[in-house]
Amino acid sequence: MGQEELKLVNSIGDVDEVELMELADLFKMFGDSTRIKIMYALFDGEKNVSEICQDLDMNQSAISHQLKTLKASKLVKARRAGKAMLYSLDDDHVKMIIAMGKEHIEEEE
Amino acid sequence: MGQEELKLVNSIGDVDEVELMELADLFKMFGDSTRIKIMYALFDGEKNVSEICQDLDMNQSAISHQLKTLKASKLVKARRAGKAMLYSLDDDHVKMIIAMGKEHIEEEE
DNA sequence: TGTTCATATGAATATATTATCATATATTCA
DNA sequence: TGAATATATGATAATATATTCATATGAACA
Repeated sequence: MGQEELKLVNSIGDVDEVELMELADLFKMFGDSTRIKIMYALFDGEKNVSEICQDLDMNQSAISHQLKTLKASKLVKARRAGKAMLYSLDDDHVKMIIAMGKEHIEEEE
Repeated sequence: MGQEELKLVNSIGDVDEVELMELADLFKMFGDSTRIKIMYALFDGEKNVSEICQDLDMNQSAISHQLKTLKASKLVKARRAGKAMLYSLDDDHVKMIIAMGKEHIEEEE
């Protein structure tokens, strides 16, 4: 384990009920395949809504609704560029959290 | 970032649709407050079902149902000790994943 | 200005998930 | 063996969540 990782693990310390609820709410964002696909689609950088729709082959309204929840959770951010809205990841930990999950899955025999 | 962390982030590379679905299923486990409380209750080591029920102040059936899903996801494991079943965390990444989420939450202003 | 393109949003439907209740199973011990 | 204790499980009810459809909003440009 890297030092930063050790620090993180040790920092879990005390977590109150409210914080555990907040954590659950956060992880809920990663717990939906549409949302996690959106985040993955943004790994390489910002994309507009239409591009995300194409990537996931899903209808625009569904994507917009999910982008809204992701934004509320501060996992993506948006900026306007003319008619389009450009979305990008808004958190350094998004990739880490997904990587952690991937490690877990790959560990299984 | 520690070296291990960098390695993890870089290892995300290509993830296919199936893998993203598996990831979503995994994070779903963390996305429920009952389940995340159970995992947190097991941070210090194994506990039997009754102890977990007391910790969370929830009825035994609900806890057993959730323990079952956590076990299916290989996040907890169980062993019998007489009449009791002792549950414990079954993954080194559980604490890391929760720590990552905690970092995200604490980062918000 | 008004038409077109891109995105957002509200309401309704469809679906998934969780907790509860009743009961079954497994273990211990008298 | 049979009573007591601990846990698991199936079915149901309660609730939450995601997607769709219709439409609204906002920007660009002729």
